[in-house]
Parts: sequence; C-alpha cells; structure tokens
Amino acid sequence: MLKRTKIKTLLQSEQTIAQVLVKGWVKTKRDSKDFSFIEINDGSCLKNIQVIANNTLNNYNEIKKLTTGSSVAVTGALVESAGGKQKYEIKADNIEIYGIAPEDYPLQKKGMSDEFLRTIAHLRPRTNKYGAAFRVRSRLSYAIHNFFQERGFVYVHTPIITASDCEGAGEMFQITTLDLKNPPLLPNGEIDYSKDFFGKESRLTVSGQLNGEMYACALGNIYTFGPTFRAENSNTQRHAAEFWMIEPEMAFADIYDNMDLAEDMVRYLVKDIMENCAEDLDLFEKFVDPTLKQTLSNIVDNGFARITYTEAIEIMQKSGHKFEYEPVYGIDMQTEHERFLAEEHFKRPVIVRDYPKEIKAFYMRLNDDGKTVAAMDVLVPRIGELIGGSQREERYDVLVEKIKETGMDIKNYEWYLDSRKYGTVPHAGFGLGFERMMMLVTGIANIRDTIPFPRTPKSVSF
RNA sequence: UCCGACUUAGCUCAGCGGUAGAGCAAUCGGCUGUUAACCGAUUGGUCGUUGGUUCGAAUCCGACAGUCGGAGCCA
Repeated sequence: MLKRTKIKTLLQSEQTIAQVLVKGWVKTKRDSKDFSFIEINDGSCLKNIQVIANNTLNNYNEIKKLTTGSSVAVTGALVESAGGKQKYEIKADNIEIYGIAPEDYPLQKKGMSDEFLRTIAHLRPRTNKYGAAFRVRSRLSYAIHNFFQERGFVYVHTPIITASDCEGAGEMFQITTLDLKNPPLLPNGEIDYSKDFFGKESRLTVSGQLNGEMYACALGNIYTFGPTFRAENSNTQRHAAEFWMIEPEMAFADIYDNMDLAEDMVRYLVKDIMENCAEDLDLFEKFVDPTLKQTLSNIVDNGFARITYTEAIEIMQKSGHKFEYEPVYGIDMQTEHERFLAEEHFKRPVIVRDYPKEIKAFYMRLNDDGKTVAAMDVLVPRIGELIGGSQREERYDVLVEKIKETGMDIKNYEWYLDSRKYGTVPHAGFGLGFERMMMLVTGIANIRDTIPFPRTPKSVSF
C-alpha cells in the first residue's frame, strides 16, 4: 500500500519517482483539450504541485468538475515538468475525489482583503498568506521552547484560572457556574460566591508571573508559555482579549541579566525564523512588508540600544521633534514616544529601563535613588512595546509597603510574600507577547491575523 | 472607552436626490503544456438596521449596530 508523501518532500526530491501518492486541496485547475492541469496544496509548504490529469483517466468526467477547494488523492509518477515554472509535476494514474467544493466556496484565486478573510477565519488557513503565517507560528513556538530549553530553563504550566483579582495588569474575565439569572444571595443582597464552583470569585489569568516567580524561587530559571486573557475594551491592531504570552523568570538575576536575556531571545527567534521559514518570509516580504528582511537582519546583526527612562526623555526633548504630548519626566510614555525612539532616533529595537515608580507595577524593585524602579521595556519599530519586564522587589518590608500604598489587600498576597519571607533572592523576568513577536517576524500589521481564531471585543465567532 | 472614516452583487469598488453599475469570482461554451491562463455568453443586489426630511432617498439628517484607522489600557 502506497503511503502519502507530503508535497514539501516531493519538491525537494533529488530525482523523479515512479510512483507517489499525494493528498490535498485543489488550488486551481486549467483544462486543456485532452487533459487538465490541477494544482494541489497540502499545507506542508507554500508551493503547490502540478498534476497532469489525462482524459484517459476512467473518472475524467468527474475530474473535470473539480473546483478550487476540492479535496483529492492523486497517485502517479513524479516527473520532470515539461512546462516552464516548476521542476516537477505528477502524471496522474489515478485521482480519487474526496469532496467537491461547491460553487459558493468563498476563497478566490485572486487577492482577498484581510478584513474579509477574518469573517471566514475557519477557511483562511487555506490561503497562501495564512498558511504561511501559521507555519511560522508553529516554528516560532518551537523556537521559543528551544531557546529556553537550550539554556536550562524549566517550562512551568501556571494556572489559567485564578482567584487573585488584582494582578495589576488589567481587567479580567470572571468565570462562574452560578445561574446568572438567579444567583444565590447573601443577606445583604450581594452574590454569595461561597456557592460558586471554587467557593470564591474566580477569573481568567492576566499573567502567570506571580506563580512563575514562586517556581523560579525553587527551580532557578523557568519560563511559562500559555494563554492569557485581558477583558480590556481595546480596539487596536496590537491587542487581543485572548493571546499567548511567554514569561521567563530568573532567580539570582538583576535587571541587566534580564535585558541580556530579552535581547538574546528576540535575536535568536528572528534568526531561527529567517533560517527555517525562508520561503514563507519571501511571501511576507512580497505581499505584506517590502522592508521585512531588512528589518529582521537589522535586529539580528545590530543589537539593541539601551537607555534609561531619564535619558529617553532627554533625547526626545533635545530632538527638536514635535510631539503631540510633550515628553517631560514623570509621564508614561506614549506610543508616539516609543515609536520615535525605536523608528527614528535609534532605528532599531531599544530597551528603556528605570522608570519612575509611580507609573509602574507594585512588584518592581525600587532603585537606590528611591524614585525609580528596575523596570525595562523592549520597544521595536512599528509595534512599540514587545516586552515588558523588571527586576522584582525581593525585600519583604519594601514589598509590603508597596502593596499597602497601592491599596491592595495584603491577605490576598500572603502566599506571594512567602517567597520573600523564606529565603528571598534577587530575581527578574519579563513578559513577551507571542502574537506581537509574530507581527515582528512576519510583518503582519494586525494581531487578529497572527492568531488562528482571534478574540477581540464583540468578536468570538468560530 | 474616546476621536475619525466606512458599511451598495460572493469579493473589490463606482454611483451622491428621480426606483442600481464595473472589474473579478461563479455558471455555461470555446481555445490553448497551461500556470493569479485567454476569448465569448449568462447569472447575480428589498444599496447595514431603523426613524425622519422630500412628490420621490443608495444618495440629505438622526439613532443604533458592525468594521477599519488613530488614541488610551498593555503583551
């Protein structure tokens, strides 16, 4: 019994093969007088393989009805192509039709807008561009694991469901099994969450960081890589309600170790994709971002600029550039500021560190100046913030004070504080938005086109 | 959530006060080792929803919804 060979393998073949079996979907068909050209794609690579179907095939009348999107199994000889544009083609001995795609098949042979393709997100992976995007996505995931595993980081699965309602990173989705039309109530009229599934209010995680820190303070270096949820009503090209985040955490590390890791990781990932997804990147450069390879090479070759927040403000003030919001010390950086630094001033990724404590999260380590915290953001051209991280506050008393200042309930953070109470160590980590990394390596402008079935406000179809 | 634009055939768009048009797709036919093939014909739309102005609205005004772009939140 002949086994199926992937098209990618056939196209890389050193020689012709007497008999092969390919299975896939019809991309396009052109009929000639006595035979048909059928291009088949099976998702293994960008390229199709051309099949020659002669009218001597016993089911040629059926084969002539094949439409774009139909599925087939083709048996035949892999031969040198008589036509110009491809090395090999298959002379079919037999074509089995699995399923015809009726005339309302929505994918056309010509270009379709990303906006339209989002409305058929279940079929868009069959297009060249989305097929390429999701092959890259797979490779990028693999490369992330490789990067950390090669460095001895332990992969930790942090929980998706959490009861700490204030991780400080945004609005959260509540989850419940209570009957929303008729919830159990306390005497004071409030909802009685002791009757809920977990016995208390629970939500979807906005970050695995606090859990990750606990494992770093045991296993040394760890990373998480999993789904993350934000219930913010964000309507931008770079926000999704459900996305994947990578969060490494290193014990016995400071903010400089953290910056080194972030830079090494981004450059490693870009290099890996350039080496392993070259054909797909060609497509993105041709149809999505003509400067893509130049951008990626720049990242791999040149390294990142590193400045402090204070220096960043000074650079902008002295630049003579007209900002809508004047850069003055103490403000949170606007998108226009981030883009100016990465795109115009440095023309490459830049890491900004040591932000005023007022504009950053409670767990970030207070610097000796008493004014700033050891936070660092990696800003990249076009996308803005790719990575946000910090050295964590390891001093018990300082951390308790910060939690109180923020107005949070210490009781909810006792488990977190235990890591500082029992053998505290300096440690640091960051969060990388996986889809933003996808945007960086593919040039795709909208985050909705980097994730198979995007979840954004007013959109949960599929 | 705020600001702006947009919503007309399956897709991309034109029409901007007198009851709808193109290209592509699809369907049918022709031609050709073709390759986002080519040529011809055909089919296809209560112009986002809902109020209003008007003799008459796809076209003007309002509300709502959705989409896109920018901003905020951040990954």
